[in-house]
Amino acid sequence: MQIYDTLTSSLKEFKGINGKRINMFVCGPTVNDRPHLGHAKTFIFFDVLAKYLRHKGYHVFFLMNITDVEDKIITKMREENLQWEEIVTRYSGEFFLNLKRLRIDSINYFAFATDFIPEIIGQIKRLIENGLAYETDDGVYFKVRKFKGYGKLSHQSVDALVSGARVDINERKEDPLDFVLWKKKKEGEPFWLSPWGEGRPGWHIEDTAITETFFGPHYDLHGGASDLIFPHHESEIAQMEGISGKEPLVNYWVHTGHLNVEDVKMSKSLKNFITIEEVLKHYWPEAVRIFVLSIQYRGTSNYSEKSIKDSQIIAEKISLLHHRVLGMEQIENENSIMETAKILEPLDHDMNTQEAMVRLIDFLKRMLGEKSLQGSKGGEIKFVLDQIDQVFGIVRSTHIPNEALNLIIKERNAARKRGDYATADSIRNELNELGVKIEDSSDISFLWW
RNA sequence: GGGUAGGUGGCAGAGUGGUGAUGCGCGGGACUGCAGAUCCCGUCUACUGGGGUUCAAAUCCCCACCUACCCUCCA
Repeated sequence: MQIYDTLTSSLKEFKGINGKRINMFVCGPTVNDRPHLGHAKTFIFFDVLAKYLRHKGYHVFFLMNITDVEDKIITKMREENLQWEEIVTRYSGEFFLNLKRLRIDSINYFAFATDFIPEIIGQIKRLIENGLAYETDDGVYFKVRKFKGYGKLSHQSVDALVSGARVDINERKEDPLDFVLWKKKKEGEPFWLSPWGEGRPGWHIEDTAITETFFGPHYDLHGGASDLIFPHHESEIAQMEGISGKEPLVNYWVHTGHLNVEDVKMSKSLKNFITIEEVLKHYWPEAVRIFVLSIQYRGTSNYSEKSIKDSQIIAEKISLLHHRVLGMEQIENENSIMETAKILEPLDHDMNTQEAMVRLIDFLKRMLGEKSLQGSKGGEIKFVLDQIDQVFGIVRSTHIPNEALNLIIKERNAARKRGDYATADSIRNELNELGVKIEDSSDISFLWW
């Protein structure tokens, strides 16, 4: 399998440091607002990546951090006139709920930044010992120019960064590029104790403290959206490599491109933020996943009403086929294994999910066109859909007991047989209102939803 | 100014040297108690512009133009 690595700007053959055991870290959200579609794109992508690696036989430990202390959270606290804990509880709760609804369930552990204060302090201490950090009267800063190699991930020279950047006016810093490791407390802010007094950690240090705790100074894969390349991930490299003296920190840096909405970047000032919750009011979670899989993970992509509608149509086709083989026994044979492999194969080429979707749609078309699903056909389809679902999570399932539905369908078919179409249509309409669709052919009916 | 990714048919979106991806849309037909779903046929001389390499270029090279994103918090 090949995957694109941002650090080397190239496709690299994927190989684990410890054989089949893969340590993977993805930057989670700052919990200061409701999750939006951009989060969905990134987290669905990494969910599928982890699941695909597992499908290929890797044992993936998928770690995600939750930034629960940050300037924006403090701003939000003041705006809403709430306690820090209340903001964190509310928005991390919303985040987890959204993950669940979107069927993002491959993450092994969520690490909250504030649960790692001792580890963070330990890292800052070692940076100071190594001469890479210094204390001022408002915090502790990282000496960027002291770390050769700063800029290697974002492919910028330190001087270019200075000339292009708006200079951060903070006279206490030795250099405008220096970034904060520890912020000393101001009135009304949440704080923790440290050798530098009461305060809170900077944004970049939490991730290296967490990953070092779980994985050590060198691990397999680090993911996140492309806007995190600089300065966040750049600074992670500086911190961890500055502490350990070992490089690289990470073998594969994987970044997802941004998602625009109706061709415009999502931003709060334009009020075009689309929350995940809003989309899920109108479309299936599976449709959102299909949408994400239909676009390039690395590119900037566009979300539109039309694109999600297209995805919803595909989601419904999958569901339709799934319900045609509901209750059949899976059959794993040469044919069903081959069909599965054909659909998943493009993922070996830098997670080409769009091509995989094309092949899935081709499979759907062929199978929906089958006149009869008797014999082994139905069971083979069931096997393929099950395998595909384990990686993509796009087969719609239900919580309505099949027995109950089967009973209803039996009654309705009896009504149809005796020509009582009024009853048959009324049952169909009522089921439809419950979100359960019914499909008739001359001799048999299918339910799907 | 520096960095990165791009410019493909009505729309979305693949394809990276040689048989018109695919989906949506649109038109027609089959099937059906009806609806839906499904199937078949049709719709298109698509590749930003200009040079170059080649028997052959959307695909490689050069130049130009344009777009998006990053360089400040951001998934």
